Amino acid sequence: MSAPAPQTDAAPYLQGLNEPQRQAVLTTEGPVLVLAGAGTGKTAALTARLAHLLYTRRAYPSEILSVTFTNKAAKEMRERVGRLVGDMVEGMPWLGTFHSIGAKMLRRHAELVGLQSNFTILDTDDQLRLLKTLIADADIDEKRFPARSLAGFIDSWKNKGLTPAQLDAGESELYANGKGQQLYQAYQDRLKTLNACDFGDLLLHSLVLLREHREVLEHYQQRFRYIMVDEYQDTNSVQYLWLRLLAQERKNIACVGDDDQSIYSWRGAQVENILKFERDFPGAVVIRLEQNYRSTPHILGAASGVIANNGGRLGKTLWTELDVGEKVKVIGVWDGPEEARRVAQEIEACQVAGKSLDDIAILVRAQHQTREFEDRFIATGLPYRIVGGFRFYERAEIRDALAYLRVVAQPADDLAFERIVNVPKRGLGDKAVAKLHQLSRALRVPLSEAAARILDTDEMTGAAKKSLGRLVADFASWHTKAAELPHAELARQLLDESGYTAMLQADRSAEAAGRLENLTELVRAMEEYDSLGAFLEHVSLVMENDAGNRGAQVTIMTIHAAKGLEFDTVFCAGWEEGLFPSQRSLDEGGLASLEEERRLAYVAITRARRRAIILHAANRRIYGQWNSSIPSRFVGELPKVHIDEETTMSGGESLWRANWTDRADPFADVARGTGRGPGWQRAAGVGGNVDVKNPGGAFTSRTFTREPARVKEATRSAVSLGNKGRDDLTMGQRVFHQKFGYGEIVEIEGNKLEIDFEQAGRKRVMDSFVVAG
DNA sequence: GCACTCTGCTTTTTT
DNA sequence: AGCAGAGTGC
Repeated sequence: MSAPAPQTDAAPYLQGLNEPQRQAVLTTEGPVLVLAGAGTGKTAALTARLAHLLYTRRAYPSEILSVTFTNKAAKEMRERVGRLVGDMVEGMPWLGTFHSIGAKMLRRHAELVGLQSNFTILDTDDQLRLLKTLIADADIDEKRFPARSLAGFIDSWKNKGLTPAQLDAGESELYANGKGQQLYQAYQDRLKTLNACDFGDLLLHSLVLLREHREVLEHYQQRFRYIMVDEYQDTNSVQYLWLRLLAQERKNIACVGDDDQSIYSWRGAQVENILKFERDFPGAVVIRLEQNYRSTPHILGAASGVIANNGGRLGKTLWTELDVGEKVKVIGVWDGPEEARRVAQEIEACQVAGKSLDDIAILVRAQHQTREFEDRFIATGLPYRIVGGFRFYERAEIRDALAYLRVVAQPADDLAFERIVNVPKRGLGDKAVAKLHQLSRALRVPLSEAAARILDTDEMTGAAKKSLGRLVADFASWHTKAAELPHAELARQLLDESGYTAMLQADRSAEAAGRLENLTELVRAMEEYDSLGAFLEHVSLVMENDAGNRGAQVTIMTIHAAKGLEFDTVFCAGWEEGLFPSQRSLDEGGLASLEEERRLAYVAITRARRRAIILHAANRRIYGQWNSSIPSRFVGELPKVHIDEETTMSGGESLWRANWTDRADPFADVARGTGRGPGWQRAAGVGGNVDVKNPGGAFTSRTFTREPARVKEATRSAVSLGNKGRDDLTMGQRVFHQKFGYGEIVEIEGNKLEIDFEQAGRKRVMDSFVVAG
């Protein structure tokens, strides 16, 4: 790098920054909190700040800790800083996600937390398999207390920074009548013998490491002259505690966040961390970025109108100098497929107008919504990419190949060994594996070693023994080769010698060819990494789908995945009650969740630069069943001056928004109920003469009168409405069921019935399966 | 030990 | 509607 410019004012990285942004860059010493609204050039300020620290030689690249929330953000920051300071960015080992930085720290000090530095990072799949065995060992009914929920609890404990010993009875009570703590402890013990970590451990162990080893803490406190944190509103407790420890000495910490974009509280994120900042770091300089460079006034106005319905905001006033632009379009359609058709049609119009598909995104609340668009786009040949869907590294063949490599890299990785011991089929089924487990436990050695030892005994015989002998010999050979061969070459040979390639070649099914290609792609990807260990780390932490992007494509993704991104044109699909806001979220988290959903709506709209199009459908198929729904309350919260409404179902004026206007208690309708019949008609029934398209397809003109009670009833979620309960059944009624015979209805819950059968006893059945008896 | 069938469950969001 | 896991038969 050349000599620093004497005049920082003229520095290239300050060009084009506004006054608050400059302040954020130049206030290097002491704690700084940057409240940055959507599209206010937060990343520009952050990268310029980083460049400034380097350029003015306040710190070496290795002395700056710069944490982001997602891999995408880390990558972008690295690229942008690279553009400003050149190769210097290469020397920034501490720029990354919380998890990757945690992993890096842990590998250096693994022994201090009871691990070896080549520990494995487990994915959710491994984690669940492990938990299942522990649950079975503890004689707990996995049906009643699913491994998934235990995994969820453990994750939340780790997010709170709680070790098993720190867990109080209340937390422990959450799972299997208080067995939570015991299982959490057993799980952690097991992970240590496996020399493995889960995602939460990367953070929790890092925190424990700093807490319990003064010399390590001091080392890092000295090292990190400057700390920068992106998306601060999404940090959870462990991350917060970890940062606070590290920053305590020098106090040069700059956090950038936006309380209105906090959308990860379900993962333990605490917006309150923003509020705590000034308390923890007295004298912190607070800088507000409020000039929006991204969106037109209409888009900004629409988003602001929605978010204004949230309470307890820090409050920012976004403004823009951009031209007014188009109003936000709100389109009501009949059903899901029509929504997809309509979006495709609009996109084609964009193409005709000469816009690139890369500038267009479709944002959805839940992953399953992507399907509808995918179907449509395949049919019309519109190029698209789905972000976050099936990930490359989650495909079975990739996971198998990785499991082989994991065992080679880390023989104690029992989970990996178990995964591939009989893939391809080697005649080593449950019985053989059970024997290995038994020996492994008795000798306290990993499965791979137990396998080697069992060959000296008569425990196994015949074909199984021979087959296992072959596998053990193979692993020994691969282990030797690992030291000699480039790891990509090792992988190539391993896949051949293990018979994995042959297995796929013999497979005549349609997918087999694709799987072989995926493996080739995997091996190719390995070449980009320095070592097998580095590659495996990348796979565990980054897990991105980097399958080649050929040509321009429309992006389809969840709103969560879209945070931090921007597009010229954004379609916000599925704005219906029950779907968005998500009924499940509301049921679980009440008002706090509703506000988080609203922040999601805000994030969605503010992704758009020029055009935002919001859609809602009157009918949608969920779990294969048709459900009717009403527009999201968020549609009603869009200020009218900023939107143009259109519906393919009736004339002009929105029929639905009236439902949301005069509601005093925004939460009144959250409770579930047993909605009956298509809610659409009633939702439309706010008075006046409207056209309603019946399921039959014909338009009929019907007259409605305003009737508050019925409107209220109609404002239930799509999900509960769709369960069109039968109204010919009553409590105590005698009914007949094909399988269970005659019985009496003892409970009715929507379309579910509880029936006391004469022969079969009490059963819960769907109402569609009974007839009046 | 393996392949096939059936059941019951799922769907929020991600490192 | 689709899928995983359990259950059944060879």
